[in-house]
Amino acid sequence: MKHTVQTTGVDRVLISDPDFDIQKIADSGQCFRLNRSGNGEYTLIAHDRLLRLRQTPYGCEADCGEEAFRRDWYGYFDLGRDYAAIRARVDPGDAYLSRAAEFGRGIRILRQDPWETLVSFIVSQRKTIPAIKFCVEALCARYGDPLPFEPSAYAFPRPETLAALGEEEFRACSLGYRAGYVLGAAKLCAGGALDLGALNALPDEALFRALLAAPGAGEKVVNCVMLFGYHRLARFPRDVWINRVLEREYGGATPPVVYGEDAGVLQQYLFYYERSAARAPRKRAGLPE
DNA sequence: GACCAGGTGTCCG
DNA sequence: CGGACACCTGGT
Repeated sequence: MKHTVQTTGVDRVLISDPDFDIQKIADSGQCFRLNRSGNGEYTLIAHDRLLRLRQTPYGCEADCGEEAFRRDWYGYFDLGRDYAAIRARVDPGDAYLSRAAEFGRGIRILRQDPWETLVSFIVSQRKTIPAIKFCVEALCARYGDPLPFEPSAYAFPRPETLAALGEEEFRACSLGYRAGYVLGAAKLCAGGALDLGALNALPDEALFRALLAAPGAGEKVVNCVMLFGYHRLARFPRDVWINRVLEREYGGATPPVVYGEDAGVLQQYLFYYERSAARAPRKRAGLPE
């Protein structure tokens, strides 16, 4: 395997890999708690931990000791997987996908917490990404536990905590009509009727059906939870952006890419490519994001 | 002010 | 089963 991580100091780790781009990952829409804090600095909160990163000319620098990085973040960033090989397997006959994969080089599929992913994507329906982030942060700030050594940052709230709330508290976090969905999902998980940890043992189809039991989680949301929370890379979530691509570039047909074993990775390339193209004309000088 | 934003649940034919 | 339609809320 390619050696992509090296120690640069006691508390720094350098990730240098053409298939790791923190900005693209942050813009890929899979994670709502990875944010640029200015000047190439990023802050990520995941699995009850906070990690600061920054893009340098040599790669992405993480403020973390090597041992801790191996333990807490190597798997999270899926650094054991060869994304170049995935891109190399793209059908050269599919010119559009080839372009998207090259454009999106650097995106990876994170290993996020299933519970956080479930709630985040239930909240995501009919919302813009900034609005989703706002809701998630509101939930964390109000009901999440403070992080060790980072008392001003909060973990994603536990199912039992949310299950004890009422819809009003969720509406106060701008969840709107999704308040009942999230409360219902929290009760399912806290009560043991939906054991997200145990579900990991299930094969894709069974996991898909099990997750559909959560209120507010339909086909699209469940596929996102499977891809981003359970790392089921064969899942291909279809949202309005992807449907737009399938309609325009593939004549509304279902191309083979949808069924590959790495379909989820390619979905991210297509999604990122499509959204970037849509946003580029609106970008104005001096106004990043 | 109408319309839309990374959908889902419900109701109808 | 496929196709409408409503739904909170914040932004053009």
